[in-house]
Amino acid sequence: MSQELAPRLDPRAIEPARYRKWQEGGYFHVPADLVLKEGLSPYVIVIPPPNVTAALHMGHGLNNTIQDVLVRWRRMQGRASLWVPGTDHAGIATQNVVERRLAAEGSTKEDLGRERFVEAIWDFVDETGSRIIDQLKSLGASCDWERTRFTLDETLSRAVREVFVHLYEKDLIYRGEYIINWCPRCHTALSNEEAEGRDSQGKLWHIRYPVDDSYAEAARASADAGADAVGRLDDGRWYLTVSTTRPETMLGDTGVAVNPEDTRYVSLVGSSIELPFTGRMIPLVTDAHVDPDFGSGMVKVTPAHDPNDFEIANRTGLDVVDVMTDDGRMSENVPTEFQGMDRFDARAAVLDALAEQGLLAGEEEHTHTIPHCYRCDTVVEPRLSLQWFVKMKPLAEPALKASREGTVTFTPGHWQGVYEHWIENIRDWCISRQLWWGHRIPVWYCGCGEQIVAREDPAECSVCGSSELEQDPDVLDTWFSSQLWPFSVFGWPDETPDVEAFYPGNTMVTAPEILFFWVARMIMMGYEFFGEPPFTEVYLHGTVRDMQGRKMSKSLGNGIDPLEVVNAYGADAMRFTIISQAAVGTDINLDHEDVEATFSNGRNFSNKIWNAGRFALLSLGNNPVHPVNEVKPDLALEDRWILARLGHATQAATRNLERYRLHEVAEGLYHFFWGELCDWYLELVKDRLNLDTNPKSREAARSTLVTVLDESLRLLHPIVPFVTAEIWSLLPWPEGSDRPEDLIIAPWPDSGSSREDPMAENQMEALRELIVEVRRLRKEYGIPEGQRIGIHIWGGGTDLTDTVMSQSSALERLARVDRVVPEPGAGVGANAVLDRGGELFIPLEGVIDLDHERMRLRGEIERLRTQAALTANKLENQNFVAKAPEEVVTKERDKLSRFQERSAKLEEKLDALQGGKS
RNA sequence: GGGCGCGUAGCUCAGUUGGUUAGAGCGCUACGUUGACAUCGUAGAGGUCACAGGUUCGAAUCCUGUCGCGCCCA
Repeated sequence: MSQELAPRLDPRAIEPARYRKWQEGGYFHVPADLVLKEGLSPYVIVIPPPNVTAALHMGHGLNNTIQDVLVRWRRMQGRASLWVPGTDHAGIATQNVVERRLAAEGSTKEDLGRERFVEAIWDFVDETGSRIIDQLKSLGASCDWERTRFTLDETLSRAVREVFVHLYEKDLIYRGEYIINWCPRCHTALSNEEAEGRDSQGKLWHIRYPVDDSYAEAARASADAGADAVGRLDDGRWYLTVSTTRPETMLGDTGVAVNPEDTRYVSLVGSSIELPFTGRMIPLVTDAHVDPDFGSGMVKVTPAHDPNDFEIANRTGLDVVDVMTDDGRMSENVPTEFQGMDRFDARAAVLDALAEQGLLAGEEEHTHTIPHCYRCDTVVEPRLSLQWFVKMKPLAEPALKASREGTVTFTPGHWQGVYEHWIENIRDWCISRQLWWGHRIPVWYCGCGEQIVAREDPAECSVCGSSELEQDPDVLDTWFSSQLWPFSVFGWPDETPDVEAFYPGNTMVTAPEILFFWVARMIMMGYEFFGEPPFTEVYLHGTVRDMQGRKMSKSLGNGIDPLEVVNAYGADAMRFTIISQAAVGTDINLDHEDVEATFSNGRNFSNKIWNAGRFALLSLGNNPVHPVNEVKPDLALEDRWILARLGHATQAATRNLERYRLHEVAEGLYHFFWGELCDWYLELVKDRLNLDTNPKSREAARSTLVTVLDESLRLLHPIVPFVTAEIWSLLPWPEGSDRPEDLIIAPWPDSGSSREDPMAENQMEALRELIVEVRRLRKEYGIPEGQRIGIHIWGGGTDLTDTVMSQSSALERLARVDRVVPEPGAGVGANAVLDRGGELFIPLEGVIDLDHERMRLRGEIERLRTQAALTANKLENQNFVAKAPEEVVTKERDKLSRFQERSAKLEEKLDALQGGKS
């Protein structure tokens, strides 16, 4: 099969067409019967569903390339390899986007009403939803697109209902008033995980609350007991000092608390304190959770706006006063002068007013963590609110056990500890969101007070029969539905063949950022509904960053668009580049300012594969190729060597894939393909393919070349699927066996140890060393590239001489050596002693500068002597000889004798030169 | 405050259970258009493995501390 290939790979010319072929061939689709009837072992990955409104970024590029590598590899191993794709409705994010669009048109969601607003979101999602899917395809993702799911699909929504009702019936879901994280911009509650703490430089203000005059004696006693926080105002009234980072919340204070053990304040306990501006009197209470050593040891208690304060209020019976509105303004529960003020304006106003009344005791710089909304970055307000929660402890137990017992494993391993620590300290999960986009909470309220939680929408109240039911207006946290993803995608709660065939899955590939949000919860749900985890291996890859180590983001403008990379360099180039940098547990830094430097390596390698194929196709001709087994007796040294090297490369690739060491897979195959196959084997075999001197040798070379390329392309296919499939499809096929339809389903190579051939490897290594040495000396003495030279080679056993003598064409081609004399040479020339034994002399009368040669030899001898001395030191150490393993000692002895032998021989040569005339 | 991770060539990073003459890619230098590939080839320069102690016959690798950087949880 001779075919003209372009001298350069043009990815755009091959990638889309090849992808279409795969899709049309149905290679991505895995029917349940493959497992249930044909008994194939399943390998299942469910995609971390990207946000439906998102555009692909490099993080997706990395995440999905890794999954595709694993899925393609397992598919080639003959597994029923299923990768389920889909998208996530991303409640807050999506609603925000559509709200912004409405705002641009001068409208609001309230103007539209709930129903029309949700319709508007669906329209938007229909527009953008398929975009990210198309983008994944351009990366080469081999997902089963027939199974594409969306978290708001009808079946997935049924799963959500089933889970909600099930957990409610088990008392694992409850409704109650607690402090939650409130985003005043999104107007919704958030879970603890969605409120991201950010360190910020704030202030700690100290403020004074006047003590009611009737407790003046108590205050005096307290001051006498050493309470610095208690003192007298200018007007003679006593005060006590509290500290806060959020002064505006003082308007909602309902008490001041001290530790019951704090002797400074015992006399004050029970006294009445005046809350400035409000006219309210609040009590001083004790609570064991107050830290006497923090600040004054006296804390203001704002139960409606702080989780700790809320608990103190619960224990001590303090009132709860909510002083804020949904959008973070001061409510009608504060004095009129502050009402309606934004919380941060109110902060300033309160401080001014305090100062005016002489109640501000000072301020200090204070670094603390402030929670921000993970979707819109607004400062989150802790706030008392009636919400739905999941009781996590009982669900978390089996998920913790799974990790501890190794049923679920994490790569890299240290994430196990992070996961377990989080679960051990798990808190209940606020799942209701005050949004319109998402799964509506399946709870209905009746005027009679009944609350109905149901799988199907109820028509009437089960108690009073009224049909005037009102469904809870809220929707569920998006993660509530995505935690069901590993089984909801298969049609659960129905007992479908898909569930039977593909649950549980195998590997979860994702970023550590969503370990708690998502991974942990999926594991919990797996145990709750199936008694086993949804996957057993969690592979957490790094984050894609820029050269300064900053996360790539739209706002920083430091992102790289994967599609631009695919267009300019090809999907293969992008995939290879990203995988070869994805060392386990490390982030990937990519230079967004020099995309060429970042991705050219991947492009160059793809081109190298292309050209190796091009060479093969041009030189193999159209005659049939025999299987390598049939030409075994005719295999030349280089054939045996490259087959042995292929065996090593295969074993390393498989082992590293098993351990998720994908960058080592990429690096190892790169080195094999480029550094051994292209640089050496192809060069060595050229003459045998071109010159029709010895048909047997030619056939052996053809068989070897085809075999090695075939298997190399298989090994590389998961990482660079397009160029490998393209070349492979054009490669001649050895007679006598069936050719798979496409590389994508060609069996993964597994030659075991049958390719081992240490003798060939040794001989070839010796030859390579010789050639490199000759090249180096040629360069050293400036011999023109094209000029032929003769060499003398002797010593080092008959093996070496035989090898060299039989490889005259290799020496000619690779070192421009046209005469080999297997006898000692001396006189005017360049000298070397090879590491593997054997002496080399290149006669260079008229070219060589003997002073230079002497200097060079002295340098070389010096280097070897240093090495020898270091090795000798080790061996002279009795402890080393006694305690080190036998093989290590043997190795050192061997090294020593080689160093000594080489330097001795070089000294002889040097002596000869010293004696000679220069 | 608690926990985790990282500091190896100019740059980005490998280095698996301690034993290598410490590696790769990019960049750099020199030479090169030999019919696969200049998106290439050949050769070369470049590292007291952050620092200080310790364990060990032996430490880039294990332990302790210091300095610098990053992340997670309170």
